[in-house]
Amino acid sequence: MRELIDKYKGQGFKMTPQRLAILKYLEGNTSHPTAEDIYKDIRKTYPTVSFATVYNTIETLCKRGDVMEVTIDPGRKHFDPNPAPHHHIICTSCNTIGDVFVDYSSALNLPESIRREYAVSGNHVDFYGICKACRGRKHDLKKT
Amino acid sequence: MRELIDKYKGQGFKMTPQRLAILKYLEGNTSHPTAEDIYKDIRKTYPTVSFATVYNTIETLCKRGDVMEVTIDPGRKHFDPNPAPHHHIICTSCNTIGDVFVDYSSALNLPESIRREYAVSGNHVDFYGICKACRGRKHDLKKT
DNA sequence: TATTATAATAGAATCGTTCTAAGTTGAATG
DNA sequence: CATTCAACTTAGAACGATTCTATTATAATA
Repeated sequence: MRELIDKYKGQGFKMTPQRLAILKYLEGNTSHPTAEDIYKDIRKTYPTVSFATVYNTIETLCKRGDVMEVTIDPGRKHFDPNPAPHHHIICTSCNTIGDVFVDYSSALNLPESIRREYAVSGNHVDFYGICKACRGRKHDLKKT
Repeated sequence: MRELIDKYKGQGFKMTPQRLAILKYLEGNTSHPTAEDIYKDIRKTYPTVSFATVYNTIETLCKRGDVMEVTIDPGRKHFDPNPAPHHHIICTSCNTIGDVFVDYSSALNLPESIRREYAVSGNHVDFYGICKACRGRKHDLKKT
């Protein structure tokens, strides 16, 4: 807790109870939550919290580089509190998202034609598969 | 034109003028248009076309496997009429999307820990960079 | 502890997308 | 050809995620 508070102390980040709750929820969280996931959790402690607070706080954290937006789900944004570059694997049955910590930069050679057109700055890989839990299930159980 | 009509003849795909216009717009199109891009173009010929028709037709084409949904832009869906597996490169300045026709499957080795958890079925790489046109510009010109 | 810039809140607004209900039409059939 | 009807088109309503607005509250600071 103290570490979290210290991390954000100073330079115009006003620490409020709501923000602290969001930071605590996100710290070490590998579930790639949506704004709604965060909202629902914070509401347990702060029943009057608004979506605006969740979105505003996420936006601030994204600008600080502490949270990354994950564009995988066509329906809504997911957020990843791990700012270290990494990749994702999505279960095509239940839609849960896992992390892949491998640097593929040297493996992802681009053809000359592309390198002529673009000054390439980064890459991100999405893997698709079926997770263990889903393989052990008869019917798909999409996470809503 | 004839080829297009023949391609879709039979098995319950009713060819309408609007659908033909959408198919013509999409054929060989590498611009990764949004529903709105398609709508605006079709409206030039069919001013009363509705978004529902665009979305319905895209959905039908996606189900047939002739069009792929591209989940790169957090704000809206883009569509790719090239169903062959390939990757994308996004200009972080103007947001335009290019194609990368390289099969990286053998280069994208997953760690044992992931392979234990997932039956992996596919992958997709997003590259990021600045396109030539944007490098020749002083200020960013985001495509809206 | 007074000040003030920043944040929280409720609710309205917006945007992309999906749904609905009614009217229309392509194409299969006689 | 004319008939039939499932499939399509349409306008507009509905929806869900996100953003905005106006007001009130509060953390940080001096």
